Amino acid sequence: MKTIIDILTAKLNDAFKTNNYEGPFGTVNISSRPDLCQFQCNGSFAAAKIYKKAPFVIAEEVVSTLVNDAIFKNIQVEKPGFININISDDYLIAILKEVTSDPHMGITQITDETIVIDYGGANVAKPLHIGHLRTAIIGESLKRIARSTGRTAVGDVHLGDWGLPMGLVIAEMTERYPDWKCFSESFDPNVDKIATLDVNTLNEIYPFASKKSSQNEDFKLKAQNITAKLQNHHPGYYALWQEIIKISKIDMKKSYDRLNVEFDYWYGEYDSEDYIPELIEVLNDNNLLYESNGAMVVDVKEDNDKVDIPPIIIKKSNNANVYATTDLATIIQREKYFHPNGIWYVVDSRQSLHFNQVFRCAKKAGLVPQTTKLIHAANGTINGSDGKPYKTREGGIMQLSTFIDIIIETISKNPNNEINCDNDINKKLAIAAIKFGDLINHRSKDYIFDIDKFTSPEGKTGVYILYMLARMNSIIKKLDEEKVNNAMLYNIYSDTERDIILNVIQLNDVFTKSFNEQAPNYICENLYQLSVLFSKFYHDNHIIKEADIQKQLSWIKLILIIREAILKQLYALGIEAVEAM
RNA sequence: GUUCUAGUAGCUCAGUCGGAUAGAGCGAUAGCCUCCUAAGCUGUAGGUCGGAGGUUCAAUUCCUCUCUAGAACGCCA
Repeated sequence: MKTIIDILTAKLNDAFKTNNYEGPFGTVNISSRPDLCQFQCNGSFAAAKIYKKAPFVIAEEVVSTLVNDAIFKNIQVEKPGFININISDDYLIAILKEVTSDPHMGITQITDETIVIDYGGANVAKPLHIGHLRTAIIGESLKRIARSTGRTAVGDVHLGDWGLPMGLVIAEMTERYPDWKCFSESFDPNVDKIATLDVNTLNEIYPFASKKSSQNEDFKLKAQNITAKLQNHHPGYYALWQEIIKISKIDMKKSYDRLNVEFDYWYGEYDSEDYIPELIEVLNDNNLLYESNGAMVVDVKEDNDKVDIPPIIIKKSNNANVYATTDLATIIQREKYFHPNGIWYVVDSRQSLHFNQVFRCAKKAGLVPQTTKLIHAANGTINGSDGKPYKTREGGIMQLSTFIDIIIETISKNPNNEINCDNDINKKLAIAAIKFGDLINHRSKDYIFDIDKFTSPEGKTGVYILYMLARMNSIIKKLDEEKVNNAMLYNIYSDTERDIILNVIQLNDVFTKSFNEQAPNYICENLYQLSVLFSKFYHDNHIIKEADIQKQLSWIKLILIIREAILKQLYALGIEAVEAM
């Protein structure tokens, strides 16, 4: 479906052409001066340069060929050469009807593309903490945005389950529980049992072992050794590893469930293991792999690099794999399973060099077609008021489950709650507060986390949006069912209603932009604006008491449309709607 | 040291393929509930868009330099 911007741009382009100005001068944008007009075209400035004519004159010519077109309420030239456009109400209503009769509300559906989205990236044996929050929230939203545009989107958690952290945990276990059978060479997985682990111990071991390895060189070596052995399927370590994974995944899933974050696949680095031999083979066949300082590496420099991009390490000098190895092997795996048009990595921006190397290597080795878009949808960090990654008051890292608990508790304490909100609604409000508060910031930027701002019931928040939704639901519930069924847009009665319609018919532009830039904040902004417009509309008009039946039916229809648009955007952000609050 | 990213209202952030008077939330301040949920609505104040040059009819947006902060820079992920 063509958007209003497309239609206007086409009309303006034709008008420029009719007046013998060749070139795409007709681009129409949403007005930067809503007090003057709804849409604007600045093409006469560009044309003026090429045709050496005053922009005002060109604009006048263009406008004169369009002035009688019925879709315009008015189209006129302003000062140096702006073309200001307002659409007639009849045409706005016609477009809106077209948009609302489409189940996707005018959002262009591209059904022949697949995007794999890699988010989560958590390490097993390590509790989820606040550092995992952004990638989970942003990734989930990007997946849903892709789906909203008709694409197939595959979400993969890509667990860190096959690297040094595993070696560290097991190394620590060998010291704490030296008697465990799995540490002996005689361990037989068919006969011997693995000790039962509990998740709290597991969560405590990793930070402990990690700290220990930074202070104790021998321990570090031991962990590296165990990692290498594990990767070679040492029976005891491998069996223990399987147990760790099992326990850890259950715990992780709990946290992700609370955030309403769902993965289609719980693959990890380990699952790419089968593709490592193929990776090595391909790299060798292409003569890319060579030995350097004992490690096996691939050059990924390009001619116009400003700075030396170091080679990518495929095999460490002790023959162990690193994350570049598993990331590349995973690309082979994903290409085999999904033939994606794009793979998006929602990972901390500090890893951009790594992904640059991996992508170059993948393209160089032909692991994916040249057309496959490998994108590092980098996310910023959540910082404290000191501008450094967020820490608790005690200086530790806040666990995700603790974080969610705090937000729920604060929301529950809101005085408006006592009468209205049950526990389940508070949970939804808390998650909405967290997600909206995160997504409203641009994906790639760090932001300063302020617990009061997140939990505030006021202002530009998830709670505000859900509150507006609850009001809409309440009105609809109180109306006669017959009226709701017969609701229909007869007319536009106010500027606010006009603005609401303009907002709704531009949903496609918002979704397209969000998809193209992997940036959910545009949807957040649009959603908030629509909610504000509804609120204004709500205060200006009393829908239930309205006596003019045509007016009332128009207003009811408008509310139904707003609700649908809001639900669509909430879905794309991964925020659950509430019926009431 | 090199490279990258950022610097916009008191605070937290949007915006920018160059366009007309730079936006929002919080905070400050003045109002609005006999009426569909006041977790709401309306108004006011608050800015030389880090600084200096340049390109342009037009620069917060592009280029150069500079200051400040953060990040990355081969065997962790």
